[in-house]
Amino acid sequence: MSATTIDKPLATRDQILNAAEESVLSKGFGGTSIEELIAAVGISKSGFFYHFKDKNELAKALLVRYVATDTQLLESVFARADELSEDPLHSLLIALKMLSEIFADLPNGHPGCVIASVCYHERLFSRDVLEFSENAVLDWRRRFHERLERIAEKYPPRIDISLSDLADMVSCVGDGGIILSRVTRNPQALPTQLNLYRDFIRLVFMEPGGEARRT
Amino acid sequence: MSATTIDKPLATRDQILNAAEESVLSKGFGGTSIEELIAAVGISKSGFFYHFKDKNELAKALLVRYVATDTQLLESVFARADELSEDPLHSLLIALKMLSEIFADLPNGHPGCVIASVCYHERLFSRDVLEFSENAVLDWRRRFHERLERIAEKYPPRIDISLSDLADMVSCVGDGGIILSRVTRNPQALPTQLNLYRDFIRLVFMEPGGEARRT
DNA sequence: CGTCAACTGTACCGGCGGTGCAGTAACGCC
DNA sequence: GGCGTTACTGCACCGCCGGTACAGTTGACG
Repeated sequence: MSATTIDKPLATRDQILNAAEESVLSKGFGGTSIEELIAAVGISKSGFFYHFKDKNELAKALLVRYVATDTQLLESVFARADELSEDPLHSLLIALKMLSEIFADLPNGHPGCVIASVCYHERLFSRDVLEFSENAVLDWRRRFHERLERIAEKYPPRIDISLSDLADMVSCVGDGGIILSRVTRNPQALPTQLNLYRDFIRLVFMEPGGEARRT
Repeated sequence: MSATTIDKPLATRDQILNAAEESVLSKGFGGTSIEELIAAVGISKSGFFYHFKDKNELAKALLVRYVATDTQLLESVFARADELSEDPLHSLLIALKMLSEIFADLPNGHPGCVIASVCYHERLFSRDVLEFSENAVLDWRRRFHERLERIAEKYPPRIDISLSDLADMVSCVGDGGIILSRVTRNPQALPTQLNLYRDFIRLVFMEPGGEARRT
């Protein structure tokens, strides 16, 4: 029972979300028609409106799902990095390397950031959708900021720098890297830019020559 | 006479582009209706189609105009920076500072990047539009790469780094910074991130303490 | 056997992108 | 002073799409 009743309904809803995400990221929200989604999934129009009362609900669901998987990815990467090193700096460097490799291994590159897409459609969505995406970015800032604080305690930064802004730079380079990848049709641009950010972190906290300074 | 005959026709086309840019950057391309544009400008639908044969032409015109002003801005900033310092590194640092200040002084923050918007609508546009936006990014890469090469001749980089990727990072941080600004509703995020990129450049080519190394 | 979730089918509305075409006011040129 | 060009207006029309409304169906669960 649980297998069918839980799986099947979720499967349809998820199929809609899959089709919608692919379309929204490549044609924009307004360019994505409900008719094409139901054609792709093989359901009726009424079936679509059974799952989402309107397009705004679809956008919200898209965003929620994207942020959830994104957060999960970050958490698992951080957890693994913490397993590999107790040192906060090396753990972060490992995590950034892993993120970079994950994106480098995607055959067609990163499919696009739903948050970025939403931000270029802001006037279409309700307040709560925008706040949700704002909180997702602030959550990334918080997670990285926390780690940078721990790093700075052990390795005093070699320049005067705001750790909060440095934390934001991950989202910044991530979203910028995705755009760079897409525009230049080079999937490796995103991982490459993440590696540059990693180099920046190394330069901020470590001697350029090799080992980090200890306090 | 010349004032009216030259100004008015250009004014109408530009008014359409102004209204379209504002709308496209906040509602997406598909979310921007031709009807709302003609209402904003005060012309008829036929008037619109006199200027642009379809929405794709509008997108192309939007992109071309955006890239032109963007390029002009970069050129004037570089020219001014070169006036203020003959040293390639300091000239670039001045240019980055000026760019950052220009964006910091925009009262409502950067209105959004048309190239980023186009890239999140790629499947809507024809090949030439996408190639145009690709070339615009490659042009920025070329301009910055050139300057970084000149810098590296004089100041050997303190880490092993690709100057071409470092050049790309400007576009990356720029587009990412715009998204960060919009999502967090903090116009200062973009200039702040550009300053971080500037700090990165300093760390790559200069001693953290103060003066750059000389060869 | 009844209930509920997860749909289908049908009919309809209004907005929008886009086409086609006829008309026109103002200007620039010979 | 007529002639073409530029920059439009006005109108009629098409088909797609988002969205609403609502009645009916199918299959699993209890």
